[in-house]
Amino acid sequence: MTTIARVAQEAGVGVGTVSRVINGSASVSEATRQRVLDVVAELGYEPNATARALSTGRTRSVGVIAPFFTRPSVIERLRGVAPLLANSGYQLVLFDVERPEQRTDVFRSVIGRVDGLLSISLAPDKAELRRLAAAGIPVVLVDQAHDSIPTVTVDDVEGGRLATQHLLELGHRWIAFAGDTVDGVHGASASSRRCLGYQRALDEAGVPVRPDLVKLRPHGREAAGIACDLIALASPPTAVFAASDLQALAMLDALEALGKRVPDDLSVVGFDDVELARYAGLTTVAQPLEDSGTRGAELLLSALEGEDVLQARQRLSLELVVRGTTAPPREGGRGREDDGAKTATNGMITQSSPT
Amino acid sequence: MTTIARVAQEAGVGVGTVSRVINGSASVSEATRQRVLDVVAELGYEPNATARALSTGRTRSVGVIAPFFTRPSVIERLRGVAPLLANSGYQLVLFDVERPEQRTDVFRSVIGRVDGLLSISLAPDKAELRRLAAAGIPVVLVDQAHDSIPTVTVDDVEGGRLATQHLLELGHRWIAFAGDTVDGVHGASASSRRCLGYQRALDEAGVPVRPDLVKLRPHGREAAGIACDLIALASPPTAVFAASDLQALAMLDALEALGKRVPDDLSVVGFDDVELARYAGLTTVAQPLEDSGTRGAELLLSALEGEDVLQARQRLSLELVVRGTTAPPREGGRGREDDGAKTATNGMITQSSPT
DNA sequence: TGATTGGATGGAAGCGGTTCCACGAGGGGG
DNA sequence: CCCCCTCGTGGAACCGCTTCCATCCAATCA
Repeated sequence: MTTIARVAQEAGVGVGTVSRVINGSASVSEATRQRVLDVVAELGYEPNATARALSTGRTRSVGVIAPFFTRPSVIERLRGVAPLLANSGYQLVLFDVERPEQRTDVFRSVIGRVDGLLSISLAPDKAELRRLAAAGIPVVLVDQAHDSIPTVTVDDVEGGRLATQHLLELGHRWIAFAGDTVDGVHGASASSRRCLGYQRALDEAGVPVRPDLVKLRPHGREAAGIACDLIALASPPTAVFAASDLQALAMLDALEALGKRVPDDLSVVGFDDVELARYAGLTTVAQPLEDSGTRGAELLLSALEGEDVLQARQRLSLELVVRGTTAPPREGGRGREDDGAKTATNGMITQSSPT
Repeated sequence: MTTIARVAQEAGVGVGTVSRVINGSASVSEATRQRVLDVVAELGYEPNATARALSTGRTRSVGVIAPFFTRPSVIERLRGVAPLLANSGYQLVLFDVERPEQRTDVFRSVIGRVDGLLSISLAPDKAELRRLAAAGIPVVLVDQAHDSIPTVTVDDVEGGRLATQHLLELGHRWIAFAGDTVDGVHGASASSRRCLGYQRALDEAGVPVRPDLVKLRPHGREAAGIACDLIALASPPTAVFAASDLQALAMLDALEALGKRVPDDLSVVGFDDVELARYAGLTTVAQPLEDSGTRGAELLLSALEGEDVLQARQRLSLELVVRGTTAPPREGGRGREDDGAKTATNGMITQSSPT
């Protein structure tokens, strides 16, 4: 490996001069500059990024931390991030969190490795944030709310309500929810917020929330199991709201395997509107995934430029996309309505808030 | 930021000792070790990865370089890579190549940033490879053949033949090919190899290769334009073999927009068998994408362990998956067969090779 | 008891850059 | 004619870590 010292020696100048030429900084006479450049080309010299980082304290790379980054929804977000970063001169370093303990590790270990951090669906805790701040590393959150740093989010509660309302309007009363367990990886997850919206919609419609219809499983793909559970119930639901398209699609597969027809036997609504959803004809709550990545990256880049974006709280809009997996319940299919209903559980019946 | 010197001072020991404790190396008395560990915890000390890298010459990260990493096929490969890396203690640094000039940049700039390199669909040239080797960075290629470094590939030519044969067997004679232009980014691309297989299959069947039926466009998504072009032809084809599922799916969309029905008006075969293909019911040539990533990562990790894997040439198998986008051509739909045919262009008619 | 040995430890050198400071030369102004 | 400033430049210090080497001390051996 050729070093800067070698180049300096070869060109008959000092290391400082070579450094100046390479960084295009300060004043170097044209003759010297040319000579150095020639030697650089001749030797094929490439500055050592690590040494440079140590010296300057800047790594010229930004970290993107995400749980299971190969999940469709995360990928679509990344699709928004990548182009911006590519044009910004920053390297994209991906930190994939697949196990809860990796989460903390990552937030600690990024320090010194990146100049900025884009965190998708994951938030650093107080202590981690303090360290990051102390290290001068700006952090932007996507798909996770926070009160002291910039965020790009959607109103998951409203989204859950939207999905559930759609089912209610179709006439369903026996509606299940299929979500993620709140594991250490995610912390307060989108899934639980969407579940809240689901519960509110039911409340508002005066339909009781049945705990046995709220099913949680870890990892998106295992939603297949939820489908089985629901079908096996003494009084199975006529509709399901899945907290993500990944889960909805997994259920669709499982239901098909079980010989159930969608939407005839069961309506299914997802959340995200990933590309697959379109092909699968899934009714879902669409959120601008790619755009979320773009905006997150924009904010981070601004912060890296020294702009103050700490107040930024971008909220993107949601939209219900009705496709082929929802329909009114079959006559009589909804069965014994409200056997434990009395009145609405805990809420007044309010009209749905305009979106 | 607390440094090792600070810890040493606080614990009343030398920096060397702190370093030894942290790296669990050599002999440190139990008492000292405890004291240091206490101070480390108290101060929340985290070693600076950059300084460590500079000092040891190892970065503990591996680079993955890919063109357009958010493309489905690349993602599915990454799905195989990520878990292995996560468990190996190496960071995953992603280098996204979206413009031709980035290609060279990346191969140069990875030096000093990563300990190993996994290159997807992209190969370093002679000079780049020499530099990499000089820097002691092992390189593994996925989806790209090479004679001096480990590779994981499929037989794209055979795959192209498989797809085309399927169409021929259905009775098609007027078969188009939709592929990538060979841009600087890709170099010798999978697309062109698949095209070769297409041509061979036609040759073997005694069907002339019509240059006007071979359409190339950059970027997968633009295949929509190819669909339009083909439809607009005086004598449009009855079938198309697209070099990738991405392109096939784009064509499907375009055809639908044009009011053409698949496979009634036109049969379409893709290549890759990405997840979407299943949902879209696309007939395609399946290759084990995720597995290719896993194997590539395995090879790289082995190389990083010091094993000699330079001879490894893994070749994964292909399989034609027939779904709903292919059917025999409509009667009379295939039109004026062979108006310029005479005899088979340049090849004897051989029987198809067993797969 | 004195020499020997080996384990524990401190600290300097070095990794490859950047940057600041000092210095010399040349030119312009007083 | 001298001084001062500026421009170009060399090189030392520094970034925070690892690692090697020298040192010290206590225990072992003869």
